Amino acid sequence: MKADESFFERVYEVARLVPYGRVTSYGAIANYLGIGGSARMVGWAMNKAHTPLQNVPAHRVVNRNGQLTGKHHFGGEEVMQQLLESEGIEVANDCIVNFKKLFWDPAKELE
DNA sequence: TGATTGACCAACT
DNA sequence: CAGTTGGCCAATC
Repeated sequence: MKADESFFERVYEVARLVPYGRVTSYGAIANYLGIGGSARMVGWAMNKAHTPLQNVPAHRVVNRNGQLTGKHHFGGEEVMQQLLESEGIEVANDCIVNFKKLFWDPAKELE
């Protein structure tokens, strides 16, 4: 409840709440924050999130298609996939397998 | 200081 | 069915 909390702070927090072996989408986070249209901002926030080595598991955040759109920003295209596979998430062709089952919606899970 | 971009999504044509 | 446009907020040029 602090006005100091920027849009990013909330995004980081939600991203950290993503359980192990689970993934979410930019739109889901944006929707949870109450701004369905600002999904772009979520991705942009992630861009700033990985720079200062934040504790934000951005590799668990993918687009609505389950595709690793931001893999390039991890510093390596294989890095993001490795991280996901390391958590038991199957990734094929830069897309998360069973994404529909692994999908974690904060608006529903956290209510 | 104004215009543009940015790891997106959904609707409309 | 596929392509285009609009929308959201903030940061960078």
